[in-house]
Amino acid sequence: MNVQDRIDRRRSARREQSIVVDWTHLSPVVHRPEPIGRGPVLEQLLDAFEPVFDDELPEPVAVVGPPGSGTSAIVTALFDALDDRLGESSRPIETTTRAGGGTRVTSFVAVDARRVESAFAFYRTLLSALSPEPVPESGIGTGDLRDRLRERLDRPSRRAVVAIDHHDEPETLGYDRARQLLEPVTERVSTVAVGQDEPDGWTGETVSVPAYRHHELVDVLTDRASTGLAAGAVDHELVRDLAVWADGNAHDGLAALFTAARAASDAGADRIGAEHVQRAKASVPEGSVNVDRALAVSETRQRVLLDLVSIEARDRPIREVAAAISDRSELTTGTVKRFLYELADRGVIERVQLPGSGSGRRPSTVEPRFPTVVFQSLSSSTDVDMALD
DNA sequence: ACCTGGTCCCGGGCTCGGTTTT
DNA sequence: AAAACCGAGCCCGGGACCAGGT
Repeated sequence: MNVQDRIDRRRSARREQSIVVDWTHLSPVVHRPEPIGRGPVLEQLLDAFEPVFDDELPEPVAVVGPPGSGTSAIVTALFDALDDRLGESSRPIETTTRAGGGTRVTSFVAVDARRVESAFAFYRTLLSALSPEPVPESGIGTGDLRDRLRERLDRPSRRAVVAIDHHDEPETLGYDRARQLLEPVTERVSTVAVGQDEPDGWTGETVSVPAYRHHELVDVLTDRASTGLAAGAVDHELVRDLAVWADGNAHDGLAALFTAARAASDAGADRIGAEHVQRAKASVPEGSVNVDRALAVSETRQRVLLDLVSIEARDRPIREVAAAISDRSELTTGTVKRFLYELADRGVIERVQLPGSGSGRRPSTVEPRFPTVVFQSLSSSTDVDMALD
């Protein structure tokens, strides 16, 4: 965002007497182009990628870190910057006729395995990152896309480093699967596995991202608050409190900060108070998963999740919950039921066993495992009046 | 044995590029 | 050049069937 935009935001926030200048700066799913306090990890990654500066492919690398440690944030920031320097965009128009094969290009593509699950989607994502022309979204075969990708990379001067982000979450594109899909272009592509753990049987190099220490997380939250909130809208002590509570998990910390801002803003308060922070903590479940995992599911499923948080689902068996949700939507009870089971498999919601009721198998209910208020605010299927500007 | 929860899978419809026919 | 058609992936509906409890 440029300076003009920042000034405009301030002015409109002031006019509307809002304590929030820009929600995106508070969002846990938006990454900073310059990660805070991650210098050492960036250096380690640059070491691992060193060969690209000699136009060689690096060896595969695994980047691992606990939830909320910012592995995705670091990799996306680094990949954006590297692609900017070494990718196609920085080079003059390629002169294919020139002797020597033209300039060498190394593209850096981070694939979000949460959103790219099928072979088709995988090839499509790579192709649209590697080629300037638009790639069809449907109406074309997977094999066709794979052939196009091979053609695209079938020149000695072209190579790509592909990160598979979130490869080790349930129902996402696994690292081995991605390697398998890349077999036709294996000479031109190196891969980076980004997740909480290394892929099974990993023998390559690993870069570990430690959880944030308390004072580092304070810096992260303060940085976001300083650009996202109006001046003096939050006390430093409250930010410290949040950082300690989040215990090194930047996602949880940001989700709570976002929710506290939402609560204060909805209440028309002129600053975030302790009571808002209190409520915010309560709306981030224990052992919460990243809200982006809920935001990555299809729109109809997101609507089911929104209904789930707005009905009273506690202690009611799945059958009843599904019926209640299908009453509010176009979907049949059977479909909602299936969705709920699938979402539980993905880890977005959690199944909790209920006491048995007479005969039959013991029922269970489902509870959200994501920060509900953040999800409600950011979901694409949210009603307009709830959505953010 | 019987009941209900939970899993799995497939047919059909939808959208949308690409291809053939008019 | 336009229209009709085809086939791709993806999503929803729904039913068959398996698992675990009384």
